Amino acid sequence: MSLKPSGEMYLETIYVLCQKKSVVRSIDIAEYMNYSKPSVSRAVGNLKRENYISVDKDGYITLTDDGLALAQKIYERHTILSKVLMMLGIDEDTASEDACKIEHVISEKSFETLKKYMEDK
Amino acid sequence: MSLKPSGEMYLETIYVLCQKKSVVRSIDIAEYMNYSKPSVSRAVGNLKRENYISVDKDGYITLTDDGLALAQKIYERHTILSKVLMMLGIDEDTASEDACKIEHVISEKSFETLKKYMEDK
DNA sequence: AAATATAGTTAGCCACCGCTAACCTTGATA
DNA sequence: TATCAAGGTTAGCGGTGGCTAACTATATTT
Repeated sequence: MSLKPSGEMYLETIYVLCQKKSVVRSIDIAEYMNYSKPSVSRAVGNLKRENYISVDKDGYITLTDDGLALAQKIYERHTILSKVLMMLGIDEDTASEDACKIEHVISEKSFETLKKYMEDK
Repeated sequence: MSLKPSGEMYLETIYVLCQKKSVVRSIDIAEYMNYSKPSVSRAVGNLKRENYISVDKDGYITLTDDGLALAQKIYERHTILSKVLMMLGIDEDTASEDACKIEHVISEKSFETLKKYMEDK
């Protein structure tokens, strides 16, 4: 089963937090996303069930190979979409915010085209 | 109360169908959107309750002033977003499809910037 | 006139995804 | 040792927004 926008957001957040901090727990995700603990608890349970992450006995979260691959893919969407929006004159903060919403809805096909477009600069 | 993405889609569909056909009924919306009759029935009820449309005794739907204004705004987003995507190399069908998703999530601020960008061509 | 087709509604199911309240563990602290 | 804070879970609420089943009302057709 593929992830919904919400699941993608959680996965991306875990990926980002993994870059910043050595360890990631549910509470870190909750604080970062400004969501309640139970919301995160359920989402983390879902990601675990779908084998995108593993959680050790102390609650430390790591991405599986599948999870990492998908997170990187989403994150790439985010950075490239941000760049596209900025290229079109949108300020960095707004671009990042909107990229965050667009990254979950844009088609693979469109994204690949945008990616190639940005490669040529 | 402001419309959710779903409500915006219905309103936009009504607007588009109004251009093509002389009259618009719930069944036309259902066929166009590929949704069930009860889904459309509820959505139409919501739009009516929020005064975006009126429905006469025969089930014919017309946009109110408010509804028309909002529908035009959403439709403008659609056309401009489509143009932006096409300018970036995306084919017309895909651009239209993705514009449809993006139009409901992009910020006013970003959209205005894109709009100005496209005015300069 | 009876049967059928068309359009719409009502009732209710289900998944998604936020939330609060309340509880359980565990580990630090007074 | 008793208390308390931190992190997590369970149970359940509420709104959105699809769906099917089944009903009603109206119009058409046999």
